[in-house]
Formats: sequence, structure tokens, C-alpha cells
Amino acid sequence: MAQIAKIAIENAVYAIDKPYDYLVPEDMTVCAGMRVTVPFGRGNRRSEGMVLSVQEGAMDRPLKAVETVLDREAQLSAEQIRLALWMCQRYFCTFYDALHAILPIGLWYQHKELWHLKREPEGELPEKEQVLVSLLREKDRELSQLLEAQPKAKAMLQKLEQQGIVSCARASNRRVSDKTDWRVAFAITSQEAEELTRDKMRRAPRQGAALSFLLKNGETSLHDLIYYTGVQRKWVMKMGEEGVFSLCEQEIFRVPLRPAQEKAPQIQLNDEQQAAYNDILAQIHSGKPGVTLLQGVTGSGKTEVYITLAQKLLQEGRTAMILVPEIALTPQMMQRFSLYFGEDVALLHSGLGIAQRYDQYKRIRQGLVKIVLGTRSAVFAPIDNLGMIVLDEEQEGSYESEKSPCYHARDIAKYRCAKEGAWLVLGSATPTVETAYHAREGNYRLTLLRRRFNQNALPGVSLVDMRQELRQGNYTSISHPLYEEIQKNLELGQQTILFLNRRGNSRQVICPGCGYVPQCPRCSVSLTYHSANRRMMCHYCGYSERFEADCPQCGEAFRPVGSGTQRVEQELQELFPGVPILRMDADSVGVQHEKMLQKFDKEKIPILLGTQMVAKGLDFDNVTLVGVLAADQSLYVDNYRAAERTFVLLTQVVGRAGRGDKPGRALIQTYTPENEVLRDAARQDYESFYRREIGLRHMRREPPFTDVTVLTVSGSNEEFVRRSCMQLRDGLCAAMMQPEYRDMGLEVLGPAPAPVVKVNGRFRYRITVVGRCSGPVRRLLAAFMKDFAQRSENRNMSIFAEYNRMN
DNA sequence: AGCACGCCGACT
DNA sequence: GTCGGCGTGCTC
Repeated sequence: MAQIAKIAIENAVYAIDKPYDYLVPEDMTVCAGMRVTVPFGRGNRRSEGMVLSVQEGAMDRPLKAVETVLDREAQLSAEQIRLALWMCQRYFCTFYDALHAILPIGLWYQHKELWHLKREPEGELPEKEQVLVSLLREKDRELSQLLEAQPKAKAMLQKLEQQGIVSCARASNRRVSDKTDWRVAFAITSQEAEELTRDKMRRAPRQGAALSFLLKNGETSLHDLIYYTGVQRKWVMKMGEEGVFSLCEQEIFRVPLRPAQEKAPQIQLNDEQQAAYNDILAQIHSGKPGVTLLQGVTGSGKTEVYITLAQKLLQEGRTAMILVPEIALTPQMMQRFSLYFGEDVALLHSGLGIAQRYDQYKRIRQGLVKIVLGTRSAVFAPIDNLGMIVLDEEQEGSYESEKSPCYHARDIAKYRCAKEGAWLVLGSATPTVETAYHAREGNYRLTLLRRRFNQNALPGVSLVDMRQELRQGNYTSISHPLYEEIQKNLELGQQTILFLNRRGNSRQVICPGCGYVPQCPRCSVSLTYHSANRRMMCHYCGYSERFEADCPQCGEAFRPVGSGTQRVEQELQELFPGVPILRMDADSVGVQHEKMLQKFDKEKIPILLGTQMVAKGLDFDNVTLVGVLAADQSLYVDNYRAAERTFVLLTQVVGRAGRGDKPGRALIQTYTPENEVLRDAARQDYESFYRREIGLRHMRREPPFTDVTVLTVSGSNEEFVRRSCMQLRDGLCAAMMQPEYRDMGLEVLGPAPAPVVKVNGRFRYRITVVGRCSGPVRRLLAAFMKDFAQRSENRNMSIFAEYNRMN
């Protein structure tokens, strides 16, 4: 009998990712959740691994042994191991891919191989080995350096190591270390301490100062003692050894802690909020997992419900997690939560450095945190005793990771709630059609907040027919009705937001002479202009080239196309001469973006013109008019979510008007004013939108009535990729004719080129499987992918799968 | 993926 | 005869 560990291997790709058995040496202690290093593969290359379980078992075949243990304690709980295994199935990813999503970056090791020359070789070496030896003669070198000089260095080094000429030191270092400090206190009686202080004061003033500081303040951190007295660290440690001080090591968290100094105001819920609170609390108390959709218009006070629920859970000794989308909107929320929960809340937002993030993680794991407030990745916070998870603005796209594994925070939250007996609250004014469906079918509970908290009416919204404008000879992007309204606002000294419905985060250029648009040589997309470095850049592969003002083909000067905000700005300047306009687009993103919004608010600039980035964000009291310039833009794209996106976007942007005490109004300009989605958005009628949309989804076999699974094959030879795809499709079709799949209503579509066919010189084609992606179907697809990867004709091609992606 | 093994052609 | 080219198959 021997100890056998099941281990997930870091270096294993999807096709070979599974638990591998390793022997645990007699003198080694490991348990599930610890990381180890193991030899892996024919060349026994050293890889990191995660121990999934350890069992006593008979060695019925030769096993390799675990090399080193990297962790002193388990970094993953049994619960987290289960979650990672589930993610592997749900997102068709490797175990380590899942781990990278679950654990903070600060926890990961960087593995290094440092090679050293032990002795001079006797006799002649082959020329290439000689090169390595002379490199090592200068100094010890890292493997990566040696590989640069000699591509086949690995085999040579192994040979030289066997001959005893070189040796290798392997080190595994963490990105972030655990920060500790010492607590210093007297280990002697106070009389002795006073005596010693008087004695030292005369001979060694700094040491005396330190002693009297300790006398006055009692137990102190070493950091503070040094800071306030200038005493030497070495001396304090010496005093510790001599038994004058007692020293004990203490973990330091590099997290800005905000104790709740002010008394947070008591929240008074209105009757609607109270009803929502009561219902959700009753569900939490039932102990059964489940979901509530808290559907309330903006300003109906969902946050108050979250806070009071969290307060209640805190009282009951349970914990809560509140997730918010990755937008600039969160600072207010974070302020409120630290006001109410002080040190009990851990804030996990994108502004944290890796050390801070890691320390928050540790605080949570140690049970020092009762409430977690954060963005997408916070859903993995290792918090125990969870009573509730809230996903605010459930429909937001930022809840889905764009890196593999492309997990959706809602899925993970649902999984955790189910396993941990917690309740999931989805908050939204305009929920996704799937969520609304589940709520209306009774799979989720539905709670409505109809009233706006400050009793403000929703803005009055009307549609403007732009065809009419064309007939009247108005070819600008500002219609007559919108012009009138802007004029009115200017006279009243109130502000206007104009919204151009384009994905305007980039600027393209075109040659007006020959129509030439600079393209990325590696991808099938056009390059975009960046004013900061005056370069043309590719957003897919990072390629860039210097911007030439003139077209290389015909010599005419390039002109910007892009989002068109410049053109609209020009038109506005002609229509309203002398009126200041703030334009927000590609040139103003990131930090600038927030500053500009502040400027707009503070300086009361009359008109703000921008693309999608102005739809979200802060509330402005003085904005009473919103104009949507091209509502149709996001509506007619080939995506089953287009209608939903447009509705959500328009509702959001229209809601920007009339946030203060003045009533707001909005105009939506469109070439298709008869379009029902636009009419619903104008009426702010979610129910009507939902009823029509769910009917269409049912008819067209789209989520929530089915799952859409996309398999993507990529490779540098377009013809090979297409052929492999076709083979794969035929295989899948044949498999789906088998009796166990025949009645599942599965459909295989494609292959079709991906929306951007070529990225980084690789062509991408997709096969779509429509139909419930149940366990057996997932296993079938996984088997197909593994088979695909192992076929030699697919050598230079890769494949991945994802299902029900939102974005 | 990454690495060894193995089987063929260009050199000492 | 041997060095090194790439095709093939496995990873506890």
C-alpha cells in the first residue's frame, strides 16, 4: 500500500487534461488543494500540479513520484475543487484554466530553472554545447536565456548534467509574498522595563526612546516602533532573543481599511421595497437555494434592499456577496457599502493591485470579511456561510469574461448558491430575456419595484421619423424636433446629452479618392487610428504602423470615418454657433472619460455628444434632454440578441434625462419608426418588449428555449480549416443520428467563417450546434474535440467550444 | 503542447 | 558508419 495522489497538471492542454496518478513519497505530506511539482511527459519536464485527492492504494503499475510540495496549506477547498471540475465541463476548459479564474494572480508561482557550470568539461565538446558552456562560464543563466541562444539547449543540458558538468537549481517564486510584521511587547515586568528605559535613555537615546514608546503605548508593531523612534530593526530582534521583548509575527493586509466611523443613516424602506425585502428574506430563511428577479426601474431603490438584506444576514451571522458590473458607476456603491459595513466589507474592484487583491482574498478566506462587494471575478471569493448573492444590473455584458474560460458570473453565482444553500438575487430594470422568462415561468421568483424612489416621473419619450426629415431636405443628423428641443434647453440653461448609437470606441480612416482603408496584414479587419501615438493599430492582434497622412495608392489625404461624432459636432457648431460642446469618443477613454463626465457636470457644458460610453455612468441633475441620433444602428445586426441590446441601451440612455427634480424628455431618431422594439423602448414598456421577443425566440429556436454551442476551428491554412470543419460536422451529424442523441432535437449548422475570419494570420471557422447542451451532449462534444486535437492531419489547427455566450 | 523515439537521406 | 531531418504517438 502506498499513498497515491490524483493531480491536475498545469502544462496539460485540453486534449490530455485529466487527473494523473502520482506516488507520494513516504516522508512527504500533501493533501487535496495543495500545489506540487511533478515530472510530466516523456521528457519528464517539470510541471506544476494541483492535488485533487490523496488515497491509499496499491501500486498496480509504475508511477512517477511527486517532486516537491509548493504550499504549506491547501489553497483550494473541496468545494472549490468541485467548482473547478464543473467549470471544465461547462466551459470546455482545462482544470488549470478554471483555477486561474478562481484564484487571485498573487497566489501563482513562477517556476524558474537556473543553470550553473559545475566544472570545466574534459576534452572537446561539440560546437553547440561549447556555446552553452561559454555562456554559463560568464554567469549562471536562466533556461529561457539559453534557449534563445540554442533552440535545442534542453537536450544538451540534460546530457551535460548527466556528465556532471552543469547543474540546475529550480526555484518557484510567488508573484506576491505574504507580508508580515512583528508585534513587539515587553517580556519583562514593568518595573524592570522602567529601570531599563532610564538606564538606556542616558547611553543610547534612540533605544531609550523606543523603550519609553513601548512603555507608553503597550504592544506595538515593529513598523511603528521604527517609524516613531528611529530605532534599529536589528536591535529590536536582539532584544527579542535576549528575552527583553516578546516578538510575534503577524500577517499584514495591504488593503485600505475603512472602519465605519460615521453612523450610517438608518434606511427606511417604502412598502414596495419592504415587500421585496420580506419575500427575499423568507426565501433565504427557507434554506433552499433559488433565484429572485428583483425587477425595478432605475431609481426604484434596489440598492437599499440589498443593504438591508446584507445587514440582516450580518446580524444572523451569515455572509453576503454583492456583484456589480465593471462600470464607473461603482464608486458610489462602494462608498455606501463601506459606510454601512466598515471593515466587514471587502471591496474587490479593478483598481486594486495584485498585492491588495491577494490580501483581500486572504482576509476573506480567514473569515475576517462578512460582505463581499465586487465585480465579475469577486464571484469566486472564498467566503463561507453564504446567505445571498446579489447580481446588480444582471443584463450587463461585463459579467461575462472575455478570456477563456469565458465564464458568466451569473452561472457561477447560481452554481454556488445551489451548492451552498444560498439565495441568488438578480437585480435589473431591463433583465435579459432568459432571466425574465424564468421569472415568469415560475422557475425564479419575481419581485417588482414599480415606483421611482424620488417619485420622479420617467422621461417623456418620442420617436422622430428621419425619413420625413430627408423628404423635407434635412440631410444633417439633427432632426427639426430635436433642434427645437435643444434650443429650448439652451434658453433654459439646462443640459443635453446626444447619443450616437455606434460602437464608437475606434476611429477608422478612408481615402476619399480611391476608397482605400488600411487593413491589418495579419487579420481581416481594418486598422484604427490612435491619436495618442499617431499610429494605425489593430485591436485584434496588436499590430501597428505609423500613420501616413496620405493614401499610399493615390496620394490623397486620409479622412476619418469611425463613429461620426466629429461630423455631428461640426453640424452642431453650425446649428448652434458659439455653444460649447463636449465630445466623447475614441480619443477620450479611460481616466479621461471620468474626468470629462465630471467636467460636464461641474461646468454645466450645454451639450454632451458621445457614443455608447455616455449611456452608462453618473446621474446629472441638470440634464433634461436626451437625443438618440441613430437608434437603428444596433438593431439590424445578425445576432439574436440585437433587439434585446437595443432595448436595454435605449432604456438606459433615455433614463439619463430628468434624474434631478426637473422633468426630463427624450427624442429617439430613427429611419424605422414603426419598429416595435423602438416603440417599446420609447414607451419604456419592458413587458411588451419581452412578450414579443420571447415569442420570436421560441419560434426561432433560440435561448432560453435551447442552447447554442459554437465550435471554432482555427489554423493558418484557410482551406485546411474549412476541410477539417466539414469533416467534424459530418462526424457530429453522424453521431447525432445515433439512438441516444436522435430524439434530442439537435441540429448541426455550418461551417461558417467567424465574423472576423482572420486573426493573427489564423483563419477561424465555426460549427454551431443548436439544442440542449445536456451532460451527454457536452461529453460527446468534448470527445470530438479531444479526437480532433489528436488527429495528425489537424496538427497545426486548434479547436475550442463555448455555449450560450452572451457577447 | 512538447518531447522522445524511429526511420530515412547527406556527410566523414 | 553517424548526424540530423521530420513523421508518429504518448503523457500517471
